[in-house]
Amino acid sequence: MRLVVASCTVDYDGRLTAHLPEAIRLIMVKADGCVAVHADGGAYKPLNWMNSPNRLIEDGAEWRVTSPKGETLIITMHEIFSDISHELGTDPGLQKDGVEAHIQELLAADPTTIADGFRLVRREYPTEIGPVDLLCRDEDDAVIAVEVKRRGEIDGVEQLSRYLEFLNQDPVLNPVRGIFVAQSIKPQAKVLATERDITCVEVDYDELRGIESPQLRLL
Amino acid sequence: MRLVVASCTVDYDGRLTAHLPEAIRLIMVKADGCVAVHADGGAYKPLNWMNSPNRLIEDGAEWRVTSPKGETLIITMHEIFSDISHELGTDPGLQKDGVEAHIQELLAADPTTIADGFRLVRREYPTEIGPVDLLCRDEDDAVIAVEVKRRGEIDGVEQLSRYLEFLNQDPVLNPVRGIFVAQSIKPQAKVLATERDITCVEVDYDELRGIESPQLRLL
DNA sequence: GTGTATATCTCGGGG
DNA sequence: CCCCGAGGTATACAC
Repeated sequence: MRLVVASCTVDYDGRLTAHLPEAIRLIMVKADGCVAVHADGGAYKPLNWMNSPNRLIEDGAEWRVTSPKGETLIITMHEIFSDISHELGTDPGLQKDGVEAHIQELLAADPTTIADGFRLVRREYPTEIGPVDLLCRDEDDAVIAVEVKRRGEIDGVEQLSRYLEFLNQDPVLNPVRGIFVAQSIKPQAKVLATERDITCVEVDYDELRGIESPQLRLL
Repeated sequence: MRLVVASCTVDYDGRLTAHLPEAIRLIMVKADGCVAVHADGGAYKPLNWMNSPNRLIEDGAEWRVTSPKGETLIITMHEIFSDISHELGTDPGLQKDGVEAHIQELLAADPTTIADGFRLVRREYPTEIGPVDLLCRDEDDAVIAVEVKRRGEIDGVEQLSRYLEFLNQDPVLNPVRGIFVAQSIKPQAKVLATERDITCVEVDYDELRGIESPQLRLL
């Protein structure tokens, strides 16, 4: 990794056109070739950047980064204050816990946590327009499409509506009912769901884990 | 801005739980207090971070960053290879061109670029579920809801459908027709739009500017 | 502040 | 390769 602190101007032309007037910034060049220009604030997002794969050509004060897609990033160095390089090696990577996939796993392991008598037909049930998180049958054998979200917002209701629209075109499955499951569901999302005859269910991740863990201990 | 290259382990607990095993990484601390831990690859996104506002306490080898929302980021330093600081000053900021807002402005300035005889009723026409990009009337005085996107994808069609659903509940406006405008529209989005009787229009940004600029010169 | 939409989103998975 | 969906999304903007 190379870290350059310099007064510079930057021009990007690609997915949009953008320009940075002269100022002191950090230019970070990673081992995979990606380049990022950082100001001294504004969260972790750089002001300007170029992802790998790309080609960096240093032509005196002008750094020219070009991507195969025809994007260009030109950094013009006015004064360099620091320029250091370090070998970092490959990173073992991030270990995460508590995301949507986990909730989905827990619900799939025991669909009765969604509603009594529920049985799992399939996880990630494929349709033309994408996979349905969980396809279940209720105690009356009716088909239920379940959309799982960590946070229940309007987008999730749209997504489930879209799946229901397509699933209900299949005479074998029709009628298919929808259930929207999340740790918490925003009022606006509930309104839209209700209007579309979609049931909302809020679940607690820790509780799900609590219910799950005894079973896991048995294994 | 402070740049530390060090062998470290990192633990985050907040919106999720995450852990980074020991490895050499860059720790970037910006003037606004935000902290980012970077590996030597993987675009500009850090492996782990903490946005401002937060509080950073250096307790020997342990850096403890806490946010008012109850998130914590703990960086344990094992060996420090470099530790430099620089004053960067405030950044004049990025000047952008060619984003959705620009296209919307140009279309609002001359709605006939969408279709002959179009007149603008309002930009950002408010509804309960969000603002409609452009509300127009056609040459027969019929109401048209226009959704503008830089790139036309399925989400945009959903968004417009949602607006139409609500606008058509208003007897004063009903019937409202939808038009989806973008620089380019993906085939899947076109299919869904067609199925919902939404017209697709592809526009060229440079051409729009070309049509616009003579008028701007008159000002 | 909440809610909604945008983003050079980034990133990962599946076909 | 593209398409799709998730994200500790972040960020801007309107109400």
